[in-house]
Parts: sequence; C-alpha cells; structure tokens
Amino acid sequence: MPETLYQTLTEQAPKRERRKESRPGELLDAALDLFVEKGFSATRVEEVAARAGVSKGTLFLYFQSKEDLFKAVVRENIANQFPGWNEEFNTFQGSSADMLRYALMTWWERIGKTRVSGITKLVISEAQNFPEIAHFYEEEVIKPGNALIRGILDRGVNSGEFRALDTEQAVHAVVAPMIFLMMWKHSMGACAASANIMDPEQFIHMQVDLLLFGMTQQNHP
Amino acid sequence: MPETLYQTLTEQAPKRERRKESRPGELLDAALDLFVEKGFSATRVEEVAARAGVSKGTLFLYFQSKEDLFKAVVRENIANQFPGWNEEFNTFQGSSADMLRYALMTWWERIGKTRVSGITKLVISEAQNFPEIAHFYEEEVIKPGNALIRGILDRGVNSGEFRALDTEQAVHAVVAPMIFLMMWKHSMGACAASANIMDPEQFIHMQVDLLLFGMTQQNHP
DNA sequence: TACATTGCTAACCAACCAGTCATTAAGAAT
DNA sequence: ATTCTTAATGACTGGTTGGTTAGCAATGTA
Repeated sequence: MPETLYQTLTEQAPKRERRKESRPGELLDAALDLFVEKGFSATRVEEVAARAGVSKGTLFLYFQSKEDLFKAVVRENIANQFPGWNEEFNTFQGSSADMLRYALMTWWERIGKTRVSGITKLVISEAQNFPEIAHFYEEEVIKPGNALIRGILDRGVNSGEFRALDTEQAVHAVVAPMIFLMMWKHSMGACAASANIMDPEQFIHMQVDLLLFGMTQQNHP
Repeated sequence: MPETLYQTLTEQAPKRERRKESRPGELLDAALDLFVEKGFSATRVEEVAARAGVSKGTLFLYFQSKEDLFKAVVRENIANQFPGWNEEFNTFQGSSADMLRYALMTWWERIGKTRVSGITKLVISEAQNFPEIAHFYEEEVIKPGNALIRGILDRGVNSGEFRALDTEQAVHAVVAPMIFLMMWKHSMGACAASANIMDPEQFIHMQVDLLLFGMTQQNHP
C-alpha cells in the first residue's frame, strides 16, 4: 500500500500491465541495445528486463535462458534478412566490380552503420567463452554471408572481369576488412581518442579500390 | 599438522618458498596464458596465481590490481619490442613491395602465430568495458605499430613504386586483415568447426597479392 | 639457538548474478 | 460483484569474485 501510494504520487506509476503479445519484441529490442553496448557476458538479464519495463522473472517467462534470448536477437535482426538479400543479388544488373562495390556499400548502410553490427563484434569477441553461440552464429550468419560474397566473385571470374582467383579464399579477403570495421567501430572506435582517425565510408571505398586495382601504378576505369 | 602430513605423503609438497625475483616473471607468464585463453574479464586472478604456484594474496603483492597485471603483460610482450623492429626496418634493403611482404610475414611469425596475438584480440574485444585498457593499448601498441607500416608505404610512394596513395588511410587497409586474422584465430578459428577453412599463411599471401596488384586481369611481376 | 626480517598464505569481506518459485493481481468471464 | 485464469513479480538460492589483512614461516644474522 505505501508503495502504491508513493508510486501514484510520484511521476511514473509503473502499473503492472498484462501485454503478452508485445513483451517479446520489447525484450528483444532492449536486449539488442544492451548486448551491443556491453557484450554478452557483461550484460545483466535484470537490466534487459528493466529497460523493457518488466521484472527479471518476466524475461524468463518468454526466453528459457540468457543464451536463448541472444539467439532470438540474432534471428530477429540478421538471420531473417538473408532470403531477401539473396533475391536482390540474384537479379543484379551490371558489372561484377559494380556489384562488389554495391554489396559492400549496401552492407554498410544496412548493417555496418546500425547497432546490429555490434552483434557480430560481440560474437567474435566472446566465441571462446561461449562455443554454443559461436557454432550457432557460424551456421546462421557466417556461412550464408560468405556464400553471398562468393557468388559475386564467381560471377566476376566466370565473366572474365576478374582474374582466375581462388574465390573460396578471396571471400576472406573481401569480408575481413568489413569485419574489422565492425570490430573497430564497437571497440577502439568508441573510445573518443581514436574515433575520428578512421572514416568508414572512406575506408570501404579505398578497400574496394585496392581489391580491384591494387597499389601499383595503373589507370583506374 | 595433518595437512602437512597429507601433503608430504601425497605427490606434491607445495612448499612455501621465498623467491622474490622470479615471481613477477612467472605471474606474467601465467597471466598471458589465461588472458589469451579466456579474455580479461573472464580470467580470475586466483587462477593466474594458482598457475604461477602462488596464492592470490601474493599476486597482489607484486601487482596493484588485475588491470595493472594486464598492462605489465602488454609491456613485457609487445610494447618492449618496438625499438628493435624500428631499427630493423630502418635498415631494410630491397623493394618496397618486398618490404611489405616481409613485414607481414615476419609479423605473422613473431606475433600472429604466437599466443601474443591473443592480447590484441582481447583488447579489441573488451575495449568497450575497460576504456582505460583501450587507451593504454592505443598509446603503447597501436600508434607505434601504425607508424611502422606507414613508413613502408611512404617509402614505396616516394620511390615511385606505389601510386600516390593516401598512406594514412592505406595503413588501415594493410593492418585490417592482420587484425582480422588475430581475431579469427582466437575466436571462431578456435572452434573446431571452421578451424580448417582458413590457412593464415595463404591468407596473408593472397592479401599481399591483392593489395599490390588487385583482382583485375594483369601480369604479376 | 635465539632473533629479526619479510615473502607468503588462508580466511575474510562486500558485492555481484543467472535462474527459480511461491505469491500477487490484471483482466476476462460469469 | 464474484470467480477464475494466468501474466507478472521480487525475494531467494547457490554460486561467483577482486581485493584486504592478520598472522605464519622461510631465510639470514648473531
């Protein structure tokens, strides 16, 4: 009773509401924020619950465990996107060089730029301590992602635009700088000191140029 | 008394020894192992002490805090190496392309391959949660390291071997794949599933080729 | 052997956290 | 208004950890 009175008199009355449908979404959104900000291990489920406006007990009503909550965040924000992306790239018109450029810039707009990129950073950072999460992420994100990039490289090699690369290996050379970018943005990049020394768009642009034309002297189309 | 008896009868008698000189080194070695294996946050100082054969209290006798211990590990294994490396590169004979190749392969032999690479992975992984460590690492490792690479690129541009790159930006393009390699090795690479899909030497080789000559059709020297 | 120095340890503290469960109350049905 | 279902709660459990300190014991000295 005194609590209820206090709550009623002060600003917020955190009324106990029953909203079964919207809880999972709100919890996932809060979880994404906190996982990206603090990582998996350092994120406290109680804080996720608090940000979503519910108690810790409620969170465990909708997700079996912290790990289960994380997997749901990954599915919601990344894994579910692949069908759409595959469709988009299967119908791309233009040169393979343009396609590679488009793919990396688009990736930056839709993932790299957003808070979602923090998930990739998190997984790579904590894979050692949470092998189950690492395995899950590899199956649901890394393999489909690599397949998508490899498709572009194969297209270029087959059309004669690119030299006869080992595309399975070359995929790593394309993906590595993008992963680096995510890691940097969510680690050293977040520390004021070195925030401005690296501009992501400029970095991607140079990366594509170097991949396509190298550092030796020549004319660029 | 019963404890002493028990310990004497069983294999190891964990004798209490006084060896002030060798403790710090042994603690640093144990700390490097565990920091690389588990990261900063997940490493328990008591486990570090146990691996070095002392109690937790003894560790705090030689290092003010866990963070202080970590900084000492970084200085011991990385920061102290820069003077020697600078000397080596200031006296390099040969083309700048060879120099870049040599630098990256040497880096792999001396750092990437060894457990020390785990330190870089750790710092990038946990920089968010430990800003003080991030700042320390940037000053003592990242800045000197980038300066070293930039020296090579400037040399190539000045001699006319490379086109007129923005070397400050190009440094990132060179370093990013190496950092990616360390991250991968100590995260997803450690999970059996994808351990074999990426060969580091092959990766570096391809990376250098792509940087120097790009993906478009042309003859390589 | 007696004594002094000090490296070392074990016990301790305060704080922290994932996950559980008995209890409470919101909202629909009667 | 009364009853009933179940969404929501928060105290609790069993466990963890960085860091402190009083006192013990290994070594040197006389």
